[in-house]
Amino acid sequence: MKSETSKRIERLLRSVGLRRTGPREAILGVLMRAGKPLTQEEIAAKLGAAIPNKVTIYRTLESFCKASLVHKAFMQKRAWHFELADRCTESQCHPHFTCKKCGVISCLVGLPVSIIKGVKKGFVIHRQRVQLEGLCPRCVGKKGR
Amino acid sequence: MKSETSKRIERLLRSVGLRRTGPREAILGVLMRAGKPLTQEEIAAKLGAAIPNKVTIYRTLESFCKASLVHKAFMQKRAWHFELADRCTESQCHPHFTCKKCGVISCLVGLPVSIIKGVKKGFVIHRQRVQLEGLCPRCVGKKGR
DNA sequence: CGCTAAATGCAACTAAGTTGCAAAAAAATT
DNA sequence: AATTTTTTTGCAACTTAGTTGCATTTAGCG
Ligand SMILES: [Zn+2]
Ligand SMILES: [Zn+2]
Ligand SMILES: [Zn+2]
Ligand SMILES: [Zn+2]
Repeated sequence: MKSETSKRIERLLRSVGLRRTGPREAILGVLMRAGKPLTQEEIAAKLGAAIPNKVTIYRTLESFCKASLVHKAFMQKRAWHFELADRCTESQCHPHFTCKKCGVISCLVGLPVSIIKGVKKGFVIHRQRVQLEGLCPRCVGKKGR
Repeated sequence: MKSETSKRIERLLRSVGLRRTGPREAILGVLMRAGKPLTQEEIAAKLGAAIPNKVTIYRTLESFCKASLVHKAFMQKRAWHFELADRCTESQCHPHFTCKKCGVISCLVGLPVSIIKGVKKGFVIHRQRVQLEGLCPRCVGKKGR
């Protein structure tokens, strides 16, 4: 019998008209369980057995982005971080925090983020992204570089 | 007799304790004249005659960043865009807009941007970056992809 | 001028992602 | 169920942006 998650994955793929395949189900599953942005490499690592080719991972993520299931949340160290789009609204992604010292990434969901006002007339804003950097609680105390 | 700009460049380099060299003066000049974020390739193109080696450009930009003269404003198409830091405050860079259709980049200076509130206790925010994407006035009218 | 630390140039390298194409697997048809 | 069609996958080769190591040159200083 199928797990609740795998049924949800099935439905999701159906709903956007993408064929059900091993790699797609596995990658969606990883992103659901992670609940935070992951790079291709991190996704591959979490796929455990039967890792698809990295090209397949990239193409899968790209198709998810086209279908608005996934967002490229941000780039860090020249690598895209992908996450499920289910905690973003149409016009705004939730903000992300990165710790300068330990590199930990946090999704800042559920806090009020005002869309910027006063942009010159004529511009149409589709999406706003906010990135924060600083120190996470674990690193605030530590001293040194 | 020296131009006002070149005297300003001289002073800037002095003030942060960096030696005056051809590449440094030229690159600072390019960034001043541009008034918007540029990639190393764009900088090289604007340097005209006597383009320094690209490694030198990267190292120069890196030293400017360390000295807080320049910011890595954002990454686009896997390439950093560098700009003078003189229109950012300590804790916040001015937001940037990118047109999805034509790719034009605009600095949104002088508009009120509120730093995000409600981040969980313990986090220390050093810098906030806001990115907007949408359509610029010139592209709003156009139809098609 | 001559010294020394810092800056530059060059070639080789790295990391992340992309492209072209043939083989495999879904879905649609018969 | 077998066949056909369409989509997806894997592999190897490639691209792009940036980095590293090291030898050479140059700025700043006495
Ligand atoms: Zn941390
Ligand atoms: Zn997130
Ligand atoms: Zn800035
Ligand atoms: Zn700017």
